[in-house]
Amino acid sequence: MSIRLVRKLSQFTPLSNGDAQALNRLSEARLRLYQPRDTIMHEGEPPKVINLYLDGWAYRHKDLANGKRQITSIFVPGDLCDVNVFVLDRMDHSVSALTSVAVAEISRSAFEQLISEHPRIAQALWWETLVTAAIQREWTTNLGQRDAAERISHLFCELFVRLQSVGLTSGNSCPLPLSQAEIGETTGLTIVSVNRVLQDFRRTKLIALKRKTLTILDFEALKQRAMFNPNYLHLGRTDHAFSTEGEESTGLPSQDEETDD
Amino acid sequence: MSIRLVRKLSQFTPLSNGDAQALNRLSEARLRLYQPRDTIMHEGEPPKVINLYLDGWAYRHKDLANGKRQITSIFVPGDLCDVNVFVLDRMDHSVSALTSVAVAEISRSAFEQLISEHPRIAQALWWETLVTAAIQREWTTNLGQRDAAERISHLFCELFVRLQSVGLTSGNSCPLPLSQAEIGETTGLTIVSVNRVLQDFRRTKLIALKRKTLTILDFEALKQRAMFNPNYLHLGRTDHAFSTEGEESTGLPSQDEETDD
DNA sequence: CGTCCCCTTGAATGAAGTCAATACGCGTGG
DNA sequence: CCACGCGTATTGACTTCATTCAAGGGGACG
Repeated sequence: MSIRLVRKLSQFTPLSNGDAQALNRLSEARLRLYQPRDTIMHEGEPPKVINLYLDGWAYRHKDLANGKRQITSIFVPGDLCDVNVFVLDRMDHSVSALTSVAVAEISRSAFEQLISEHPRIAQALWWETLVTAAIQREWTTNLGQRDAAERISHLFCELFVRLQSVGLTSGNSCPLPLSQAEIGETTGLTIVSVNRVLQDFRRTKLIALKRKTLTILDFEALKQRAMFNPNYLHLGRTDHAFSTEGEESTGLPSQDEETDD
Repeated sequence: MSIRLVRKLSQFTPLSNGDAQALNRLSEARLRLYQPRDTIMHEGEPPKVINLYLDGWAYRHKDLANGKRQITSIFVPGDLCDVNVFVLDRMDHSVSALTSVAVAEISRSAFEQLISEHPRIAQALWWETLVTAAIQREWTTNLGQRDAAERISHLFCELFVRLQSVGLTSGNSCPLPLSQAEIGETTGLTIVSVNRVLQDFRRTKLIALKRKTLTILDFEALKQRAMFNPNYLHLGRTDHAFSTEGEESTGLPSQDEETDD
């Protein structure tokens, strides 16, 4: 069930069979399913459990007093998110489901036990946290310095590469379960502007986007348009992190990522 | 020397005298000073040391191919930053000095030893990392959903509250060592727009800003203008974090924060 | 006293937003 | 099978906020 979880983490640091088993046991704990538009965590509430996202797309968002809202992160299948949520007292944002989402709810104590007994998992979680922060910085840059077309093409490049790294692309296509309104809430644009940019991208044969499937017809041109540099995703290497003394491996194939340029 | 560092961390979780001493010893290791405009870490380079920021203002920034750049974070005195930099292979952004900055350079091994011997310090660092991430999300929202005046007033509210929490405000004034150009690079606006907003704020008696000193004349109105809600800064409580068994305290006064509304 | 950096202000331009009407796609129920 | 309804996408006309271009001013410093 949580193969994807183990696989994701083992991208960052080699996990032992013991680590993998511990993860599996944990994720079988309490499984919860959400439907599109369901809110998984609410801003302002104290976090009650740790959610390990096993499958599906979700997003963080912040809602403003004036009714506008910003999508601040998008979780694609394989992302974990919020493992450290207990360090803070209350949620400062909400998390909602974009597709149907499977979540393993872990109690605080079970989680603490896990990371104290499995330092490599803790390490991998650090890694994931830092990559998430790097993505957040890039989004800040995207919103602050790029125009409408650049923002949207950047978002597409990023999502494609992230999906590619977890094996969810096929050829130059990938799922994209976002409405134009949601693309707008992610990029700080109105629906109308998003629509015009998309029309333009289609006209110029940069992309095709139909029935929630994105096809990138000219990746080079799209990257150029976005000034996209994937370095901030920190993919493409398996052995980062703190020193690790040898131990038996999980036997999982290490992801092959063809994402660097 | 690193009183401020100890004080900052003890906001998050109580530190023992041993913890505090270890921090002191560490920060006396290699001290380095930077002048305004110096670049402390360069995007693209592998990190060589861990920088503990002892004093001064600095900022992260990302530079784009087209010459534009975005300031993605501002470090005020008391912030630590980049303690976890080794987990990633290369810097995905640069860090530069805004004022003169004092930095303690810690070797990777000394740092690893520190956190393994002093779990509470590790915990406090987690906390700091997560608050930094929360700020980054708020900045994403700021850039995506707020107009020029809202963005700038939000930035001012945030900086004031952060400075207040480390005792660097006096009355309703605080230092603000940013040029209008730099305010623009953090809020995604041009100098000209920043200037016009500031003029307007002065005319309407919201703020005064002169000689790098910001005075907030009407905090309530400024917060309103910004739709500022300080919850994301997660101030105002000392005991978050994972369970902690009792140990002798540092004797440092716990910061009193009057920042909640 | 001149230079550099930063701030200020006006006028023209432009990118994205707003408003509003229409079209499409898909599931439901008659 | 078709009509209806709802959410989503599309398009045009107009407006507005912020940018761009350009010129000038002030203060610090050598």
